[in-house]
Amino acid sequence: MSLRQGDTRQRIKREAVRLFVEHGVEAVSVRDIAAAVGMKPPNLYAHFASRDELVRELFAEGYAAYGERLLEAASISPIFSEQLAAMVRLICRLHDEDVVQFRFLLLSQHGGLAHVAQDDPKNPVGIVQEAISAAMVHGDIAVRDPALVAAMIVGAVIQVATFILYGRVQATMGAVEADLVAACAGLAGVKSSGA
Amino acid sequence: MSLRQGDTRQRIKREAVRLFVEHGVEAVSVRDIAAAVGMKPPNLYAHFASRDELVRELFAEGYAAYGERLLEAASISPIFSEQLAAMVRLICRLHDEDVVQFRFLLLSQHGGLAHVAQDDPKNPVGIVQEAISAAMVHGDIAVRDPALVAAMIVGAVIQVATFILYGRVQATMGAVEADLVAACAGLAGVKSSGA
DNA sequence: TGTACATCAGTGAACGCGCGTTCACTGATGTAC
DNA sequence: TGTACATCAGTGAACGCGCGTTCACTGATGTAC
Repeated sequence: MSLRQGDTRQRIKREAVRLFVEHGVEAVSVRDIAAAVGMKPPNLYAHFASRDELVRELFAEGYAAYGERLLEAASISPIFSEQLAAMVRLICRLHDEDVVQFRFLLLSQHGGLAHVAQDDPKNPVGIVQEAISAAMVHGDIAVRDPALVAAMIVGAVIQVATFILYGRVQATMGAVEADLVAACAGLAGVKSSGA
Repeated sequence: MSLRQGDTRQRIKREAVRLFVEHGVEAVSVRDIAAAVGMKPPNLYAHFASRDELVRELFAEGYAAYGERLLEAASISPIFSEQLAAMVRLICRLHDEDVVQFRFLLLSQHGGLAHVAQDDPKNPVGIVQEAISAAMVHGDIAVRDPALVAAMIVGAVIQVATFILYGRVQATMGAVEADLVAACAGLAGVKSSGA
């Protein structure tokens, strides 16, 4: 019994996700993906029913992976302000270390994938929103629409990341991490615990 | 002497911008635009050298119009906190009243137009950034990278607008205007002037 | 060990389609004498 | 007023291209007897 087929599937997915985040989903053709994997286009259809199915599978997995890492980061502490800080720091680190992984956050918000993304229960923004929601129930922060607060926080962070990506802000996410953590705490309405 | 040509140019631009914001720039074809205007595709080339030129002209004008309205809003007061509040309120109103005009802000940040957008001196984000920069020089707020602060503010606002657009936040921008004004003041580091 | 067959990742050639664009042409309107 | 010509917005037909996808086929590997 051979596992070759599974291996090839993985190789296709790895190359496809790389091309998608590098050039944008719409700009990458089936021929591009096949070439990157080192095969001919028709053979992709032995592994995926269609280009669309490949895209969907990739994004579902991307969200899940990102969401899990956010949950993991948040689990370090029962205190909301520390959870939020951990999540923001994680996003900063992912940006600096692995642009591919990071760009899922961007793509999940824009680029015609918004409708797909919003519906996915593991959407990274949804994870942040749930943490905020829990903090409100718990009485850690004032009760407002959690989606509104999540939007402001995520928006602020990924906009900065975008500016860094495009060179408009000349820094790394690591360098502005502390600023972002403080800003997000402010947006959430966390009482500043430091001096 | 007839001004028909100029009229037709305007009609093409009006329909094109409507289609672009409705479906995304990449998803709209020359044939779509021609059909919306009520002419055959080849005739578009009597008015624009190429599809690309039309897109560029449209976006340059969109940025300019948006930028001018932001400048106008900011000019109501010499006090930075009031300028910032006025700009945020303007964006909220533009969103609720004219989605077409508003979506330029979104498109200027994403969708493969990022490079074009960032270079335009009238880019709306650039206007916000300049106001922040001036406030720092003036000593109204702490000195940091103005692009960083502008990114956080604009990101927070347009992310909320995006969530409202997609129904994930169930509200109007008008309803969350006060929240956004307060949040942006906090992000900029303005001392809260109210009670 | 040798032969016959099944399996299956991968391929070459081609499909229909919609794209941006070109070009020779039309037909209404304006101007000159 | 009537005729000849210039102008120019708009059109029909077609172009080459890259797209996603299909399909009959290949050729290496594994299995049965």
